[in-house]
Amino acid sequence: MTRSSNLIEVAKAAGVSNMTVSRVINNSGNVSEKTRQKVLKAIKELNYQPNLIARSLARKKTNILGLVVYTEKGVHPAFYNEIINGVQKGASELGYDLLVFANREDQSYSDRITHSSFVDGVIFMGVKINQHDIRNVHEKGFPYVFIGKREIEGIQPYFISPDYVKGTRMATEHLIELGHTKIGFIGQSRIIEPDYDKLLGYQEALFKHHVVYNPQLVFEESQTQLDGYNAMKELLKQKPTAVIINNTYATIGATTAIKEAGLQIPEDISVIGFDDNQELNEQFNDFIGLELSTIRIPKVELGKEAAKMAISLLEGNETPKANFIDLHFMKNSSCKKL
Amino acid sequence: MTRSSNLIEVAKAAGVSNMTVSRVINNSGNVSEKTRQKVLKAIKELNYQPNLIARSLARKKTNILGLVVYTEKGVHPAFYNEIINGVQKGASELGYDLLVFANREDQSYSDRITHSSFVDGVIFMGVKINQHDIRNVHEKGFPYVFIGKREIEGIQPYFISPDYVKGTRMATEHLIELGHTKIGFIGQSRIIEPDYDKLLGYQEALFKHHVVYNPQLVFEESQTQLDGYNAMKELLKQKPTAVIINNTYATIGATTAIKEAGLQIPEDISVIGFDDNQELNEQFNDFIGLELSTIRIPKVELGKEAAKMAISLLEGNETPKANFIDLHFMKNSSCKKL
DNA sequence: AAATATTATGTTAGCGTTAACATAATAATA
DNA sequence: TATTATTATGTTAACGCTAACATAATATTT
Repeated sequence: MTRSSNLIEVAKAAGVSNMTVSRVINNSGNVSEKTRQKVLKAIKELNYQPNLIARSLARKKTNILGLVVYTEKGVHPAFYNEIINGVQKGASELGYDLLVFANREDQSYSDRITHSSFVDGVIFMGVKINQHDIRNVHEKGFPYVFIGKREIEGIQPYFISPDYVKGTRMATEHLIELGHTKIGFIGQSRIIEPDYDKLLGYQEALFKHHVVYNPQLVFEESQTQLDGYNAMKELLKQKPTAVIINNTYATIGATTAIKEAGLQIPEDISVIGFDDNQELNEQFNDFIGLELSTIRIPKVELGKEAAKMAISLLEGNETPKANFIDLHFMKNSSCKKL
Repeated sequence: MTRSSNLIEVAKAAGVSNMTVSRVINNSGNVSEKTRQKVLKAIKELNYQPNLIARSLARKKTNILGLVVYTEKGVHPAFYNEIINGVQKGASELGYDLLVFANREDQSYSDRITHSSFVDGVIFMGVKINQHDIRNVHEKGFPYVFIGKREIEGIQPYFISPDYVKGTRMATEHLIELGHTKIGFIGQSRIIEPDYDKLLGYQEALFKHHVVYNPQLVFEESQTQLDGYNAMKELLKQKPTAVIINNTYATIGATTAIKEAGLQIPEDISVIGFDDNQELNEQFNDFIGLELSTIRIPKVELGKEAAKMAISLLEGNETPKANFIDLHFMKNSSCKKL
């Protein structure tokens, strides 16, 4: 492999000292325009690029942000991918690279992260976050941020989270404003925080508009097409005029059940889903020839904000502990006025 | 943040020289058992972990493998994710970490990769690989490996690829052995290499068994449910007894068309798909109550092998230029003897 | 013009590790 | 026991960069 030149060679070629070159490549300190040009010329001629490893060692800072993704079944990879995309962008805008630790089930990363000196700070994402990791970074005072709101064993992390409560509340209110009162909800959960929050938003909206909460319209957590299908079949017995479904797969199943029952969307029943899997959502819309109204999580923005938050933290700036991101309600063609 | 100790502090604590500590942590050279224990004790007491940045600078080697994923629509993220998982594992087994560059559309990575000194070698994956990147690493003699077979502008890369030709040939032969001769093929493409190869395998099997190739049974590239649905509707006019579909989404669409036509799988028609998206596949199987026979790409193995290949290359070992991975035919319940 | 401020450049040491060589201690051989 | 091989340890100088300080060259003020 062709060896790349170093800063000292550039300095020699330009007839200046190493520090002058350093100042030029870092745009720091004062360098006269004349010398700057000389140095830039030498850099170009030698095809020089700074050695990031050496720089990191000298600065005691890598400008690399770590992102740990605890993958699991059920939550679609695409969901994470978009967020990762956003984190990447946010980090990049602030001059950071991203090192993603993922795809290793149930593994602990924090020792490597806090010790290896490869990352300046870390973002944790995923449902099954390794407890040891949290405790470890926390005790070491290593800068970390959560994506997803939580509180673990008394530790209050810096976190950023989609505002599921508000998002679902707004969607439900939309249905209520259209005249619906018999609104089904598929996806209750006492374990999964986002699903829990969604139900909460649903309930808040009902309460605010004096619609009586009817537990018979609410169905257990659903992750798969089959779950959604079965839940919807049961729900239809209650003759709801609208339904909110917590998950793309379940929405597909539920929609199938609606079709099988000979009902039309939105004529006979209004449907609102969540776009946790946008690709699948689009595919599905395309297939059934309908634009489902969805509650959209701005995943890229979420990731960006997470990166900014983590970097603010690791750079020692004052950083708010909690950060909620608004969801967007996509008012498409699957809801109708009663 | 709590500062972590360094090698010299460990050396002092153990009453030995820095090199002795270095030898202990690297398991290299000769160290007497007595001193080794002393050093290990000091390491434990000081909670020491080597600084990887410093080590990389000294060794001029990071033991980090780069993986560039050129993402795009159409190919499901989950597909890549499993491969990444495999690369991670393979790298890990050989003492390497993985730095994934991805999620930045149409971006060129190679300058950063070849210059930053952060990675020792790189794997490229994805359909729309950046031409400049290839040329760049190639000209610099930087070690690189492709996932997916190709030849770009006269450059013959080291590559690893699923053997789509063989896999599809075997699946087709299976159908022929079951007595099928009117076998449809959905997913022809002259652009996408894997799809091209799949058709080739299909044709080879027909040829080998003296079944006449009928272009009317072959349909254009299909990526979406709708594509698969439409293609299948057309294909059914030819009354095929079996069909091979190149893609999970298309398979779902095609299956829907079969059902709508009032046909049963496998009684009326045998179906073989590809499991490029295993999660969706499972969900779908679950939903239609059928275990689709699929041609499975061993993605984790593929990734592992890619890592081994790249590392072998960058360590200067003799490495074969091409490496084909066998596909697995999952003989489930969607094929029937004629 | 002298004194001071400002800008431009240079020098040196150190970041934490390992490579390369040097030396000391022990074991094996003559 | 002296000589040689082997094993165990140490010393020093990189790796390529930047921080911190020092100095030189200008520009600005009095």
